[in-house]
This record gives sequence, structure tokens and C-alpha cells, in this order.
Amino acid sequence: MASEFRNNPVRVSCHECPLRLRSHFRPFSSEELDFVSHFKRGELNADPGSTVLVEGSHSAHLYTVLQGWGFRYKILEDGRRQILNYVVPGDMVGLQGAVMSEMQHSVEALTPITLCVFERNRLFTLFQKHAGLAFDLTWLAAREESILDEHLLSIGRRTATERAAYLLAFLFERGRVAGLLDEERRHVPVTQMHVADTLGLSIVHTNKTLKKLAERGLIRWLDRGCEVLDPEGLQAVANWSPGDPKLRPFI
Amino acid sequence: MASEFRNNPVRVSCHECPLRLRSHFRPFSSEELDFVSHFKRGELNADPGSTVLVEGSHSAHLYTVLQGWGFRYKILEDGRRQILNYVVPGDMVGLQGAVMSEMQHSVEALTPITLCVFERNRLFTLFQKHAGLAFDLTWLAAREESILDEHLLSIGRRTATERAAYLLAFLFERGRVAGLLDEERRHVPVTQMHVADTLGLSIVHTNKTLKKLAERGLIRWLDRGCEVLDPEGLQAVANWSPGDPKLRPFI
DNA sequence: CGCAGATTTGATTGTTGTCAATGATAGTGG
DNA sequence: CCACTATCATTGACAACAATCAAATCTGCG
Repeated sequence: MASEFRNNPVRVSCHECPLRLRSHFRPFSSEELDFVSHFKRGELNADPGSTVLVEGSHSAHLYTVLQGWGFRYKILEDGRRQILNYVVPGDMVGLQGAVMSEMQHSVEALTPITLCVFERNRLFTLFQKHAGLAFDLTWLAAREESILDEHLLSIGRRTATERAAYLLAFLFERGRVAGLLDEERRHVPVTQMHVADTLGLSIVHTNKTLKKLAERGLIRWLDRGCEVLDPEGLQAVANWSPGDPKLRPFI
Repeated sequence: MASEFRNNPVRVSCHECPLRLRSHFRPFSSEELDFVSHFKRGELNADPGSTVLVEGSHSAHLYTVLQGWGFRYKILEDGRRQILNYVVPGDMVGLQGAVMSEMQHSVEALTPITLCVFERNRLFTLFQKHAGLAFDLTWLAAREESILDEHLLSIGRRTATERAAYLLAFLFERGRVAGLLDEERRHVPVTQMHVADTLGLSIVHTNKTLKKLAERGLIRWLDRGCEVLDPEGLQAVANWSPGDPKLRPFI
């Protein structure tokens, strides 16, 4: 459950970042990579279940996910929890805290996760010196907004079955693009409690809803997660389709 | 229902923009105002009920709200509608369409509304020449994200009564800060249909829920809108409070 | 006046939550 | 290796909440 901060002198430079080779990221100039390398402060490793960022905190850092799954959430005083969105490699975390005063949500690791740690107070330099990277930040924020819009539509107006189908299709697609899924074992690492807290349903009703999807051959529920058997089928049930995968930035 | 585009030669320059005088906006430098004046293409006026921006469109423009109320929404194929958020003076609209390929949601006027129209293809110049304004754009996007997070928490995990109280407290606060509310007539210009489509409830159940709030003396329902009698009471019911009003940017 | 949109109300149906209990599995310490 | 525990998944019975159906009122407006 511990999390480890490595201000790692032998860490891989951003120039050799293995993630950057993936085809869906836009290529960076050498100057941009120099800056990002300098901007980077270290890496943070966290185990499943551990909290990476806490609501209300005034973090001096900003993060990019390098490896693994995580999720953002908020809780009410009496413990009711709402999962807001999931994070995968390439996603930025903590921009809210960096731009505004404090974090309005928490972040927890779903699998072992690695984050790049950036210096919050050098963010303005990024805006001054690298308009392209600044634009990328805005791009990422706009995309997060459009995902949240879809989640709102889902929770507000889709039925329980549609919601569940949407969520699993969505997670499958995110995992697929981020390269987190084996081709044979298309395993999305969430428990039914995570699904329930994302969809705004009770755990019992979530279980019954997922069972229906499994009976229709769309998914199979595994130990601590879900194997997606028929992504297109899920999309059809939810009446949702992922946008065409554009080239995306990765800071 | 018509909307009117004025490429108005006699329009007020951004230097004399009456909105900018309001105390919650950060002061702009003269260079910034020069740029924004140049960036601005004209003004758009729309009547209540008219659609300002359509989901799926590929707009060449970007907007800032100058006057009035509006809202963003998405609809499913069978007509189910989800209102995502409301816009008030100072809010930016259409950034998604500008940064990504096309609009993922629509925008409709709630009252007579006036928007500043900006040139989308000059957005990158803004990033290159005015880091401060670029930072402001990111700030606005991050703030929108944090509002959507709270909406998600609300729809997903609050009860119908809490949701309604949250929404009205939220709208009251936004209207108050934006200077849209008279001190005597604290009138939020939404119908119960808007409330229902924001909260993810049916119109009938919304009506019954609002009636309870009215019976508790928290609100009074008027012709086409809601008078907020006790904002703190609503906040207490919802277990929500607005963050301290920071100085915000306005482009 | 007559119309359209908005609000209100009661009756009924259906979905979802809560309660309670049972398995299943993995990890822990003896 | 085996009880012991904790977490996760599953199931049935029942209660609560919210949707749907249907109808009536009310309002502003042409």
C-alpha cells in the first residue's frame, strides 16, 4: 500500500521515454523534449489501492501517467463516493491543483502505477517558452472535459444496462489505445465496486446489471476485473462510439 | 427565435468592455486588450430557446459570453437530453471545437444572450504571443472540469432533494458572481424541464422535489424560473459550498 | 378567446436500493 | 499446510424511490 517517490538520478530521460514511441502521441521537437526533461522532477510509484493525490491538498506537483491504471474520485462527508474518470498512460493529473489553488478531487491507483512528477511552479515557464506544449495542456483539458460530458450524459440519462455497457466500452477503448490490454486477455482491472461508484448505482444492482451483460456474451467477469468479449456489442447497447483516435499530445 | 450575427463596426472595443470592470475579473494589460480586440470578430445575439452551437458542427469560431444565461447539453438518439452545465458572462464557449475537431455538445440560450465571436484559426497566435492569455484559457478549462466533477458527484451520489438543492445553490452563486441577479428578485431563469434535464430526473419527480424545497422556505417557484430565498439553506441541504471566489480571467 | 408551454397532482408501474446471507478467493500468520 | 481474515462476488426478499400515464390548471400571448 506504500507509495514511493524516486528523485531518480538514473531515470530514463524523456528523450528515451518508451511511451513516446507509441503511435498515437504527436512527435515532440528536440527543444520540447529538453524542456520536459528539465521540467521533470522524478517519478512516483504507487501500489494498487494507494492514494496518489488527496482532495483539498495544495500539491507542489503535477503528474503524467507513465504506466498503469488509476482513477479520480470525490467523496461526500458520509462516505458516498463518485468515481469521476479513469487515468491511463499519457494522461495528465493534478492540473486543477496547479492552475487553481487546491485539488478538488483525489486520485487512487488501480494497478501498480508510475507517474512522472513535474514542478508546479515552473508551469508558467512552459507557457512562456513553449506555446506548443501550452496548447497541448489546453488540448488535454478540453478532452477531459468532453469525456466528463459523456459521463454526465451517461449517468443522467442512460439506463443501468446502457450505463454499464458504456463504461466498459469506454474503459476498453482507453485501455486499448494506451496499450494496457493484452490481445488475448482484454482485462480491465476494476472491481464491481468501482463500476458501481462510477455509474452511480448500488453494488448489488451493479452486480445484477453486469450479469445481464455477461449472459448476452458481451463480457465475462473475472477475479478482480472484466474481460471485454465484444466491444462493438457494448457500444451498440450503449448507443455510443469512440471518436476517431486523433494524434494526441503527451507531456 | 432568430439569432443575429453582427460584424459590428460600431461595437464597443474590448478596452471599454463593461464586463471587464467587474471586480472578479483579473486586470488585463493594454497589450493583452489590444490583442483580444484584434482577435474579436464581432458579436452574436441570440434569443431564448435558440441554439447557438450545434453538436457535431465544425465551427470556425470561439465565443465568450458577454450578457445573459445559456446552457450546454447533449442528446441521445431517442431524444433524451442531458444538460451539462450553464454559461454566464465571462465564460468561454466552443473551446472544445476549437482545440479538437468538432463540437461534442450543443449550446442554447436561456435568456437573450450576447457572445463575443473570436477567430478560431488565430488561437495558436494567442498561445505564441500571449502566454498569460494562454494560461487563462487553461485556467478556464480546468475550472470547467472541476464544475463537471461536482455535477457528476451530484447526479451520481446525491439524493433527488440534495441534487435539486445543489443545482439551485450553484446557479444562484454563478448568477450572483456574474452580476445577473437583482438583489430583490433573485431570479434564476430556468424551467423545471431544465432542472429535470440537469439532474437526470423526470419532469414529474422534479416538480415534486422542488415543491418540498419550496415548502421548507428555501425557494419560491415563479413563472419561468426560481427565486432563491435561502442560498445557505440550499447549500446545507446539498452539503456543498462554493469555493472562495478567486480572481478569474476573462478573455 | 384559444393556443402553447409550463406547472401541478394522483394513480400506477417499474427500477433501484437496502438488508441479509452465502460463496469464492487470496493473502496472512501460526 | 491450515485455520483465519478480508475482500469481492452473488443471490433472494422486500422497501423505497423515481418513471410513466393521465388529466387538470395556469400563464402569457397573439
